[in-house]
Amino acid sequence: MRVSLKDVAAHAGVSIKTVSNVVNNYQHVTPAMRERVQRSIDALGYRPNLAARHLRKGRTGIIALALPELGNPYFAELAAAVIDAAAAHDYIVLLDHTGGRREQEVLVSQGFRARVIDGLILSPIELEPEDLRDQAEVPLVLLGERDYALPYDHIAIDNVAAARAAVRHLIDLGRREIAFIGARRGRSEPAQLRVRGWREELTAAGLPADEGLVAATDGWGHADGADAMARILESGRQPDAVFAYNDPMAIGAMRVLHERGLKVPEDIAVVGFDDVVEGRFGAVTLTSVSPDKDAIGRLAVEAVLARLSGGGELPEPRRVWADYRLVQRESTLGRAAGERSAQG
Amino acid sequence: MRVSLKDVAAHAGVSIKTVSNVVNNYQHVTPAMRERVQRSIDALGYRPNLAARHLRKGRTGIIALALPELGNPYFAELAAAVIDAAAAHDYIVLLDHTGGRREQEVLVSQGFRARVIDGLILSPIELEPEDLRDQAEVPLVLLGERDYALPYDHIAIDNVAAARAAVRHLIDLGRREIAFIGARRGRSEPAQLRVRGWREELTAAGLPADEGLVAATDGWGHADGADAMARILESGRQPDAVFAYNDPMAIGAMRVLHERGLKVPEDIAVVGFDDVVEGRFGAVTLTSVSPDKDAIGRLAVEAVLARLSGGGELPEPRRVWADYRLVQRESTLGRAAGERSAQG
DNA sequence: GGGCGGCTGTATAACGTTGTAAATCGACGT
DNA sequence: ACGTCGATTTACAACGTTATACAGCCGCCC
Repeated sequence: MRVSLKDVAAHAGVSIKTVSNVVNNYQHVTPAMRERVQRSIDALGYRPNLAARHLRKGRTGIIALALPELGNPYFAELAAAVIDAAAAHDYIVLLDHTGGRREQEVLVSQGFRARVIDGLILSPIELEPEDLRDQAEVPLVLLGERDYALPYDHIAIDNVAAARAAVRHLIDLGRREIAFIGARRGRSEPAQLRVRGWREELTAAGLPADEGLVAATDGWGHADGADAMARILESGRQPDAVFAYNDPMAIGAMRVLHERGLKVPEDIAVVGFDDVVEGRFGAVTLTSVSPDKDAIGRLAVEAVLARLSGGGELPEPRRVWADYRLVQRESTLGRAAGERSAQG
Repeated sequence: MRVSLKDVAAHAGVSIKTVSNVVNNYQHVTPAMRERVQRSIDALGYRPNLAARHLRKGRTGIIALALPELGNPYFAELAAAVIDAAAAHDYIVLLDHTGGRREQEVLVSQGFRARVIDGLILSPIELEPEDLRDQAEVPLVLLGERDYALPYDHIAIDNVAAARAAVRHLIDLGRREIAFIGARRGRSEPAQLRVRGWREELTAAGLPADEGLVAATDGWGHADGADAMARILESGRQPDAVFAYNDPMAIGAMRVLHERGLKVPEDIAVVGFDDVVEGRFGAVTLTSVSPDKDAIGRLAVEAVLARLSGGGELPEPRRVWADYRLVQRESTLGRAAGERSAQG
C-alpha cells in the first residue's frame, strides 16, 4: 500500500494533522517543524490521495469539457486551450464528446457524472433552452454560437458581428451573390447567428438576402460542405462568393469547386470560420474568421472557477465576448488586401 | 447537501448497507426489499458519490490518455476512439497533451496524477526507454510508433510493414527517387520505424536508400512538412515521389509543390500516413496509410483494464498489432489502381 | 505575579462508501 | 419441538484526508 499521512506522521513523530498542515502550507507551523516533517515526506515519498481529499473537501479538481466532436480541429484546438487554462489553476480536464446530439447534450448537462466533476463547460449544438431548466448541480458554462437567454455564463465571440465582417469583406471585393453554407437543418433559423450576420450585412449593403443561396446541412464536416456546395451549383445558381459556417465546410466546398473547374477566388471567393491550421496549407489558402481560442478557453475556465469559489450565488450570469479577427488569404485575394482586424 | 446512502436508508427504514447492496446489485436481496429501496432511491434522486466509492475501493474509474497534441487530427480521432471504448466499460477519460516534449512525457508517465487515475495510455514521442524504468504505479499502455523493449503493453500498427507498403506502392508507380519527410531531428535514427520501412523497401527493390532524400524536422505539423519539402527542393534534388511521416506534413509538402508549380502526382507523387479526413478534400486528395484507429483505441483500453483486473502480474506484456490499409487517392494516381489492403 | 492573548500542535470527528463479521429470520430434518 | 443451516439484513470498522475545538506554551501588560 502507498504511504499516507499516518505513515509520515509516525516517521516524523508528530500528529497526522501537523503533517496535513505542512502539506497544505498552513500558516502557523514552525520552520523547524516544517523542515522536519518535509524531510519525512521526502524520505517516504508521500503524495496526497486525491480521492480522500476530495471526499473531505467536496471538490474533485476536475472540470468536464463537453464538445460536439474532436475530429473538427477547431474543437481540438479549443480543447487544448481549455486543458492548458485549467492546468494553470491546478485543475484537470475530463473530455466528453456529444456528437452534437441533443440526447447526449442533455445527458451531459444534467451532470450524469456530476459526482466526479466540479464544473462543466459545454459547447452545445442541438441543445434547447428548455433542456437546461433548473438543473446544474455544478457550475455550467456554455460555449459557442447559440443565443441562450439562460441563467448560465456564456463565452463566445460576437458571431453576428464576425459574420457581418466576413460578408462585408466579400462585398468589398465586389461580390454580389454570396451564398451561405451550413445553416443547421431542422433547427429554428433565428438561432443561427452566423446566418443572421450574413443576412444583416447583405441587407445593410442594399443587396438581397436570397434564401435560395442558403444551404442547410446535417453536419459540419468537409463532406457536408461539399454536399452543400454541390447542391447550390446543381440548383442552377452560381454565386460569386461563399461564406461557410466553418473551415472544414469551406474546404469541402472548395474541393467541389475545384472538381467542377471553378477557380477560387477568381470565379468564386470563399470565406470560412474558425481559422484552423488546415486552411493555411491547401492549394488555395483560406480566408477565415479567427476566434481567439486561447481566450475562449481561458475565460471559460475562469468562469467556472469564479462560480466555484463565489460561495454560491454570484450576482448575474455573464455573457463574455472573446476577440476575433478576419484573416485574409488566397481564397479572397482581390482588391481588398492585407489583414483586417476587429475587436469583439 | 446532496442525498447519501444514509438519507435513502432513513427514508426506506432500512440499514445503510442494505441500500448499498441494492445499488451494487448484491445477490442476496429479497425482490420485495429491492423494490422498496429502489423506490426510495428514485424518490430522493440518490446518486452514488464517486469520491467516496473510490476512496473505499481504491479505483477511480478514470483512465488518463496522454497524447502529443490534439491539433493533429489523427490524435483527435484517436482520442474519440479511446473515449468511446472506455465508455463501453464505464470508464471515463482524462485527457492530457504532452506537446511531445520529453519532460512532459516523463511527468505524465511517472503518474503525477497517479492518485486520480486507474491507468494510463501514453503516446510518446521523445520519451526514452530509460525514462520508464521501474515506475508505473498504475498500468501503463504505450501507443504508437516507437520500438520499446519494455515491460509494458504496446499497441501499434506494424509501422515498418506499413511504411514498406507505402514505398512499394510508389515503386509500383514507377517512381525511383523517393524522399522521406519527417525523420525526427536529434533522435536516434533506428527508432524511426517508418524511415526504416522506407529504407528496407528501397533496398529490397534494388534502389539506393539515399539519405540525402531524408528530411528531418522538429515537429509534425503542416508547416514542418512544408519546410522539409522546401529544403529538399532547395538542395537541388527533385525526387519523383515523397513519403511523409504523416498526413499534415504531406499536405504541407503538397502546398510547397503547388507554390513551385510542380504537379502532384504527375511530377511528384505523395503518400501520407494516418488517413485524416483533411486528406480527402484537398485540391489533390491524398493517398495515405490508414491505421484502424477504432481498433487501436479499443485495444488500448482493453489492455489497461486487463491489467487492472488481472490481480497484479499478468504473464507477459503484450505487443498488439492493429490493422492498417493503404488507401490510394489522387496524389498517387497512375498505373497502380484501386485500394490495396494489408493486415497487421 | 497573575492573567490575557497569540502562536503551535494535537485529538477527534466527520466526509460517503463498502468489506467483514455477526445477528436475525424462516424453514427443514429428526 | 429443537438444533441446524442457508438466506437476508445489520452493525461496525475501515479508506485518507481536513475542520473543529481544544490544550500547551510563550511573552507581555498592568
